[in-house]
Amino acid sequence: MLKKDRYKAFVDYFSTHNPDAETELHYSNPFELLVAVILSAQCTDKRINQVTPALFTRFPEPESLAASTPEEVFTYIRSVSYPNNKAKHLVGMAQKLLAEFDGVVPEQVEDLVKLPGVGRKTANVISSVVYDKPAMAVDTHVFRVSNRLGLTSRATTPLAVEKQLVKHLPEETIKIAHHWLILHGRYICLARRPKCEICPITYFCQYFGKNFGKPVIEKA
DNA sequence: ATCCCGAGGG
DNA sequence: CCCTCTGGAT
Repeated sequence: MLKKDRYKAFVDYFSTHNPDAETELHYSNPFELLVAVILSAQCTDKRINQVTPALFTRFPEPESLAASTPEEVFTYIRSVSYPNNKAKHLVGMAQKLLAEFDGVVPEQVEDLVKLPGVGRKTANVISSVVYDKPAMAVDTHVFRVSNRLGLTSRATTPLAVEKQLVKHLPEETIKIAHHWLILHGRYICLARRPKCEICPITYFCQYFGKNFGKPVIEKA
């Protein structure tokens, strides 16, 4: 199957079956989403959603977070991965947000990555979800699923996957395709044991074609 | 033992 | 490129 046809099959399937895909992180404004995405590194969204209600009540805007300390923030996020690093990042992020961006979550990826705790993946999420830009955030799911499906080939870094996806996807689908790949990776195309037996898109999946798509030899 | 919507530093 | 951070689920 040609890559072009694989992309078409991918967009056709998900635009029909999941036209409203969106993040599972709970938030009510750009600042909260930024905090939630910073916390989400190497952690499940489900766990993030368990700590953010109390966190957002105590720190509803950048001012209160900037005036706090990593030690206090730590007490709210101790159950997520890397709580020490993230507590430090969150306070630093809020301080820089106030000092350099007037407390407003910036729109451009180049500005977002200047904030502590914000790398390219987080910056792309904010740019895409908050500001509706055609940015492709490549996390562990997007990276794995893109390579398995065959949307990317020989992509060994997240940046390479990002560039290939942005190049081949119709621009208006880039934003939602991120969520399609995430959700597919989270619930079906699992890292350790992909659930190919219940996967609805094996008909255009390169991984399935290579591993399970061989013609079955009927026993006599 | 490996993975979860990674980032920072060497 | 590598390493560290380092909680909870499977």
